[in-house]
Amino acid sequence: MTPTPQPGIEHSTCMAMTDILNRIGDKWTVMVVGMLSRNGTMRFNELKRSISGVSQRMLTLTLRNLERDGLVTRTIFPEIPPRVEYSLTELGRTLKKPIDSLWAWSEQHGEAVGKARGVYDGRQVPARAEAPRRYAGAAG
Amino acid sequence: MTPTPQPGIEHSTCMAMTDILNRIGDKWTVMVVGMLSRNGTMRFNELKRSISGVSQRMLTLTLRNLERDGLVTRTIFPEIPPRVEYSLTELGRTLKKPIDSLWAWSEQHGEAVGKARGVYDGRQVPARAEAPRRYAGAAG
DNA sequence: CGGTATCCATTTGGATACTG
DNA sequence: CAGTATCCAAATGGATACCG
Repeated sequence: MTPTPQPGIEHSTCMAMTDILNRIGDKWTVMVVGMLSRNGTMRFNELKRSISGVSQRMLTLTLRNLERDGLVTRTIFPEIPPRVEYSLTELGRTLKKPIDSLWAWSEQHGEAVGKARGVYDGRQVPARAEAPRRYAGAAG
Repeated sequence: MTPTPQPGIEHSTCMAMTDILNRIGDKWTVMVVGMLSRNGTMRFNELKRSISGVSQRMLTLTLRNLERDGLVTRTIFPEIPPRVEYSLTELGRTLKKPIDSLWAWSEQHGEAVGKARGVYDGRQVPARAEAPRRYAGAAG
């Protein structure tokens, strides 16, 4: 796709970026990586509980993709009941930095974005005394 | 929607992160922000040409979302032919850092990911990615 | 426990046509 | 030039059922 080379940014870089965004941009990847980054090694249902909202199917798919990309290792312990542990590879751990960067941004500016949306949508969120709930509630 | 509080990461932070990821995770946002970050102010078709692959519809939607989120300003010059210029707001410029972080990661590790995929898919050369095949040794 | 398989509603996004 | 409107195919992803 996109056979036309454009000036400014190199085509291959552009492709790589798009590719990476397709991976980390999907609904659950960043959460999974974030959890594994914080907690080290985690079991399947442990991850599922900690993310809370992810379906079994999506968690499985997300983990498979991460494994395929060399970002996560999957270790099966042949026990009864079965145990499967996931952890970040060295490559996966390098993702911590950019993800932390995103995380920090969302903490610092998420509220501003919510406010901007309120303004754009035509309602004046700011000085509203009746329902002072922000879009998601700040850290409290 | 997710009433169950989970340990580890605060719920509100999680929500904000998800929210932000939904914005920057879509197909074109990062490209648009990257272009505006590099080039300053750009016109609609200038952006369209530089991204090359984006449809008019998607570029419009992406820019509208960015404008709604307070990340991009849209300036209409009432001329014939019409001219509309886009640029990042101050808030939008704060996105440069996390996006650069992602960009750097994809430049540094994109190849490793491609290689890992090749290995996972059962071949050494990441030439063409077809439907995800089951790799030998997984089961049966 | 840790999955897989299937079904199906919703979302996404390209193509195309039309407008001021 | 810079959109808007409509249509429709493909991808996404939750729900459910079943399996080793």
